[in-house]
Amino acid sequence: MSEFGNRILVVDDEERIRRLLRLYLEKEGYSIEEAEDGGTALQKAIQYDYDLIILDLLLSRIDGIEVCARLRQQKATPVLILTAKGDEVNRVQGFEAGADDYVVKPFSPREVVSRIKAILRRSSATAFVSKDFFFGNNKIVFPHLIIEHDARRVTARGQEVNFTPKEYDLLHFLASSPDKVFSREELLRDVWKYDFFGDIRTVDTHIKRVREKLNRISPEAAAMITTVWGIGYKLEVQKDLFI
Amino acid sequence: MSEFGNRILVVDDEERIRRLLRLYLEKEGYSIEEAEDGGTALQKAIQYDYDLIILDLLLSRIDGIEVCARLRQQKATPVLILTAKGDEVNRVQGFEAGADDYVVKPFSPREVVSRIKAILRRSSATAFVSKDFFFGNNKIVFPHLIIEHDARRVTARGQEVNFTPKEYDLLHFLASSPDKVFSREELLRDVWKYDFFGDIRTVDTHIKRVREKLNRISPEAAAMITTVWGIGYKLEVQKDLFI
DNA sequence: TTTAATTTGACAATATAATGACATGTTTAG
DNA sequence: CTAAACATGTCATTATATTGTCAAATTAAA
Repeated sequence: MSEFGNRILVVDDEERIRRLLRLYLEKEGYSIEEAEDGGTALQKAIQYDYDLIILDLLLSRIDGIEVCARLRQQKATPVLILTAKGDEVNRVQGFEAGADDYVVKPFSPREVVSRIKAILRRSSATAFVSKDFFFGNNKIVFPHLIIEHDARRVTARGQEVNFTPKEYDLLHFLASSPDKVFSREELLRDVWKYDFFGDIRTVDTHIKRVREKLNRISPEAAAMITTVWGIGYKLEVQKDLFI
Repeated sequence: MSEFGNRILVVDDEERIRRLLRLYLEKEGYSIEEAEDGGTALQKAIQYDYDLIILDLLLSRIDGIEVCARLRQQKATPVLILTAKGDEVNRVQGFEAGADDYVVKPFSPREVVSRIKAILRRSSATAFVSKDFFFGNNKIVFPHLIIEHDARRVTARGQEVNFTPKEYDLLHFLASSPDKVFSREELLRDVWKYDFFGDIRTVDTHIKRVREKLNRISPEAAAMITTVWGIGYKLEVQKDLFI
């Protein structure tokens, strides 16, 4: 396994999904290759050493499982399976065929990225002093706000603040790239599932709720969520705290 | 953490203060190291495992908070902050950056010593988990709950609580990674056999039973099992940081 | 001041969790 | 060996909480 730029093979018959995954994974520094059908996938997977294979079961129901099972006979490459909701039968078959993880479609790109990181972390037990550890993937600390991702806990002024799932996801996403401005479209794409096409003002409502809850405990923390007029929102780190 | 002779890092730019603290703390059996500025402190703190860090905020106002916050991203070492009288702004920031206690200068050496003892007592109470976990000791100790893995015995309020195998496995699994949230899928995968593909709500039922049994003996212990809405469950460690 | 964008509150539609009752296995005691 | 006690998983029901939409009120920019 290369130290950075892990190679990932994305197998899906929908061009849209392949493009979406490529977009998000390349942003994380992975190197992506694509395959459209099971045959090509299997051939590539055997010929090259990928660090991970993302496999959509809906290629054709039998096909996906079979690719996974036949690959397993020859290689130990981790496999992450994408599958439709409630597709229980395939879930059983998938695990039996040796899949390492499962993601139900529609998925949120962030979730897929984080699961991929988990798989790769697991599969390279030797490299456990990973970048993530040192860069505090788990704990994000700001002057007025602490986010512990494992615990999904947000603390302001030493007091815990309770958020709903979407609220938390939104806040955590903003906090993961402090000072960076995101448009509402971007937020919908990243924090919501990829097939959410509702009202764009939904973002505003959620921002409001996050601010509200933070504000009860710490106005300073609430003030970090900044509106960039005409553009979107960001989580701003105060730099002039010390007078 | 060594049983006696805990290692303490004293960070202060005044030589006089460092000497004073060393004098009193060595008399109590602590082993002292010193750092004169934030950079050195951070470097040492990350490189070595101290049991406590005493940090003077006046190093330079920005520096002290930053050292604390940046340290917190990587380590859980307790921090006691020294600061000038009435420096309210910094006090709030200090706690938010993850300080465990806070002493106003000028301080009485005896007070500092007793606060240090309190911090170390507290931190070893919650840190039992990781320590014992990592060193193969089978005892997981929480304020209201003790789990002895060899004996598969759970004690709350000094009273034994009887669990069925699955219930015990579930509780023990959660207790092995306190504060970490697990989805139902993860729990099924890790606590149940890998080939369990039944109803996901089975987890809920078992959680209910564990809570029920704990609750009869100790509501506090039962309350540790927290539902994270939309995500799953975790076993939460109470943090009574504020005196 | 005008215009466009944002904030906000209320509400309906969804989604998720807690619980109780039951069926089916599995162990234990006699 | 058998019956009772226990453990486990399922499922339907009830109880809660979240999420998205929309339109009116407010605010910012030019």
